[in-house]
Amino acid sequence: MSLLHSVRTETNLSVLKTACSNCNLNELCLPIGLSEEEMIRVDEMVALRRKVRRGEHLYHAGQEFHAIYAVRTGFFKTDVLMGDGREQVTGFQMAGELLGLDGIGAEIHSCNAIALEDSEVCAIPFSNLEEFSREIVTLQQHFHKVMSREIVRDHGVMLLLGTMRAEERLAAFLLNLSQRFTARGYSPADFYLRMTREEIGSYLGLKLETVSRLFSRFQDEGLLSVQQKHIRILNIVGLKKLMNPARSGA
Amino acid sequence: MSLLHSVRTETNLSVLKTACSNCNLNELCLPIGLSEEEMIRVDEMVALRRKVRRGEHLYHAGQEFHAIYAVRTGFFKTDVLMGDGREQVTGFQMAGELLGLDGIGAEIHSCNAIALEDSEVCAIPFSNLEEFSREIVTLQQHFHKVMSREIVRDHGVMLLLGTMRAEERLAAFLLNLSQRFTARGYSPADFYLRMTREEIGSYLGLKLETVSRLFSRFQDEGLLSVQQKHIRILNIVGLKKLMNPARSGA
DNA sequence: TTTACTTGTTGATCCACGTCAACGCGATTA
DNA sequence: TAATCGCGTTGACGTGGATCAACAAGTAAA
Repeated sequence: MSLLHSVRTETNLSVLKTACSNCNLNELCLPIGLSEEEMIRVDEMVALRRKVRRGEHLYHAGQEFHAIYAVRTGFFKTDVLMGDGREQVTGFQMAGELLGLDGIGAEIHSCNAIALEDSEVCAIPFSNLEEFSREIVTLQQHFHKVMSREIVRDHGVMLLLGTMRAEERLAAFLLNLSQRFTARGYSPADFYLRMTREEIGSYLGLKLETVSRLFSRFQDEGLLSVQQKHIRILNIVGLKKLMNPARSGA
Repeated sequence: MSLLHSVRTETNLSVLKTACSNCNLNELCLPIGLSEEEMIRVDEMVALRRKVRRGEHLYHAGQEFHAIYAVRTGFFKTDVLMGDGREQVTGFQMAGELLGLDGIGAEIHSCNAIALEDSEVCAIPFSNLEEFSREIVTLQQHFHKVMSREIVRDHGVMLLLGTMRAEERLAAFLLNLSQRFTARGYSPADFYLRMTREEIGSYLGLKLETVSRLFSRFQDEGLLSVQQKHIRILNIVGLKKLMNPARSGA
């Protein structure tokens, strides 16, 4: 039983270019500055497409690692589970972002990747990626930067979990989402959350009740309009102030 | 003003082998299975040594990134600072572990690396590393695994910060230290902490008073013997139980 | 429509950890 | 040997967020 059981894609350059054109923002798929010849090679590298329905796993913790995945459409969460059932959501991934980097080290996935809506990914067999990145320097550098940025992102989450108060965490979370939606051409201030209050809470180290109360409070304070999963940011400056309260010194 | 201002090292193979023989545990310096020819090349790659005194920075957040560092001797912390002065320690690094991966993504360091005791590092210019890893497949794979493991480690810290209680966090921290000391041939149960209570607290998302109280409590419960920075683990099973409380299901 | 189920909201109460404060110890320096 | 300083310990008290509980609002199936 292979992880990679989907239909093989067209290896025609123009098709791939069109297909990946919405995930070349700042991630792996199409590092900028490739020659046409290199583009054709990259095309060969991305072997497979795969659809993942809402609620289904892209991969499980403990499963053998074969491929890195680039989200084409949809929305994912990654999480780790403790023996007693406690869950820590380690990230939410949207179009153009990568999944599976956790599996390289032990050649086994260390977390679960679950679709929060019907989604589609490109599977990039990792041996292909390593092979091609030995030949295409741009690709190698791009991949190293992607991994490094993931580490930096994780440090940001540690900062959030270790030192921020609940309201700062939620503000940081919303501003981060807003910024990522913006980078994809969506509204920075009007979006639908794909995850539940519980999943947000797990990511932020809070309980769902606390998240819910904070949404209500932010709404009372005129920062947001909240209707279930539909969020409108009404006062982005106010949110930013919450996150980084006035410093007295310097 | 270069980051890499130390004396150039001998490029003699046997010298390097001896020199790196204590940091080839499971990290970058010497991936196992290199041919003698490859070893000589790796020798060329590791350009510089650098001493860092206790309290000094190996690099600052915001500084240009040039090199990855392998700790030869000593002990470091990495941290990120918030605008208002709050600190989050993101990790403690000991001999054989790598520093600087955070800088690859933006070509600027995103955190501070500070020596907690007089230390020595090998500086590996990153352009060298990328160049050599295109030629030595083993090295390439090793480096990718190192980065991936760092991501997995970070997820572990997120789990700790997001879902564990104070006593679980400290137990996990001590067991992790114990395991890393063991891997380096030191006692698993008897060691000196290089960091203050405040730094432990920052890493674990707790205040120093809480850390101090937990040490006292663990001592009262016969789990540890604590004399300032000198820790002896008296009941490792008890510590592990604290970390992973009896699960009812399954 | 009704039923069942998941998700979200809100209130009342609790408690783990933070805050504030005093003090002790060991190392360093005068 | 006293004075200073950084670091650690301990106590008293306060509070932010967890817990427990009730209910409301969607959503899906029949």
